[in-house]
Amino acid sequence: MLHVHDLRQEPIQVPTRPRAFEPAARADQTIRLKQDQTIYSEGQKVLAFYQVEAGAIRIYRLMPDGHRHILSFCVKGDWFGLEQGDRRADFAEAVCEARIRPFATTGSSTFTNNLLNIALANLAKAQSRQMAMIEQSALKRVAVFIQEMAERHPGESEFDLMMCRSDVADYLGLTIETVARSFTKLRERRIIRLKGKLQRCVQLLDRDALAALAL
Amino acid sequence: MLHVHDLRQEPIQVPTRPRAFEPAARADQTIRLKQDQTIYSEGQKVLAFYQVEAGAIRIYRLMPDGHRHILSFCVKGDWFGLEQGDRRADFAEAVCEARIRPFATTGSSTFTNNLLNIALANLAKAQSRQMAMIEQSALKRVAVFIQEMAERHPGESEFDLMMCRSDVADYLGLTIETVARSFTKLRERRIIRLKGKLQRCVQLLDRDALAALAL
DNA sequence: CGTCAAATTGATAAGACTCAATGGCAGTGG
DNA sequence: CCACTGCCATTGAGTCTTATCAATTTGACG
Repeated sequence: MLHVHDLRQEPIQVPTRPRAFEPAARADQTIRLKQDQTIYSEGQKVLAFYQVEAGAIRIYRLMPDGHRHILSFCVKGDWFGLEQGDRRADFAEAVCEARIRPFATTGSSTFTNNLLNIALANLAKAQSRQMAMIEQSALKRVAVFIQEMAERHPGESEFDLMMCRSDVADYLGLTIETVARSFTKLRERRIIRLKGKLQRCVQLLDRDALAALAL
Repeated sequence: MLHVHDLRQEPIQVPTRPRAFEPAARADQTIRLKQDQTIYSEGQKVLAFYQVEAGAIRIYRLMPDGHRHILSFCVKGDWFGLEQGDRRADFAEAVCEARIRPFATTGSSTFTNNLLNIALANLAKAQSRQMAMIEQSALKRVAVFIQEMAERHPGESEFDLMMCRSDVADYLGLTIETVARSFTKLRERRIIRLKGKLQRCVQLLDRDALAALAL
């Protein structure tokens, strides 16, 4: 089965004329971010959209009751900040130290065409996540999540999640405890191994078993 | 623990793969659809995208285990069928008798800007749904769903859902039984009243209480 | 050593799923 | 006209998963 997630790992293809970004993409315009630094907040005016160069970004919303829900994690190559309307509907923060490159929202029509592709890619991603969220099983959600993250490190059997359990929980719609328990189950089944003082480094031991869990 | 995610009494219209017509060159001409008629299927080439003129359309995907998940319901004024790539990633079917208008995807560049807006609108909708799906409570999901449907009939306190419980269940990631129980709770609390032989007509009795449930 | 933060583990209860049965309505055929 | 059947929605009983509340572990740092 083809996974729509596939389009996330590669820098989202902007098939026609990548040069169109040239005007906004001057060298040295890269922005460096510290951990938890805010890029924009809900309600702010939309000034630009961004591509991640390094690190990870979390896009989230706050619900009326104060609950935080993370809509997506963006890593190297991912685009974010392209919104409908001229006001931010969500927050963007650095998960860890990160670098991003801003692009102006105004542009030529060929530019608009590229924006369309980015928007469609984001839409596809959102729909895929919708599918994953529907899955009731916590273990399955976590399995899907790990796969999703693993796809961003092709060829490597070991990678750093970068985000804390709380981030994962808010992303998957679970509690911290349930996330931890799911990780433990995967470890007990020898599907993954966790490393590092905060257990955020994942080593894949049995990709097939993981894929089977994720369905 | 074996999670053989059951093929939930796979609803009705499975084996039916009615002829998908080729909208082809004859764009901008209204198409009339019968109930459950297929507009396009997964894997087909993208020939057009559509705007709903009347009735309702369900957009869904089939998971490897045969489980159906409905990504969205589209009613009058909604756009659908705008995808990334040139192949369909999902299915589109008429929920009931419906009318849609096709548009060629090879539009001029003046069109592109509008396409972007449509894509962004769909993206925003998908993200909103992601938020709603995270909500654990079945009652809350159903409340959000009814609100969502009510918003499409502004000024009216009564409207027809058009889709069956099975559709609602696949949309909300619940079982038919849980959907029915939630409807019953809303009825018992005098928040809605259900009408019609199939109880698919909703009358809003207490909008505030509904909004409170939906958070 | 004490403190802190993050993650893990444990016990309990609430909520949703599963299986099973019921009721209402429409169409069909004797 | 009435029994029969199928479809859809609803309800009931039992089981299982996860949220909740609480306690414990681990490593880092002063």
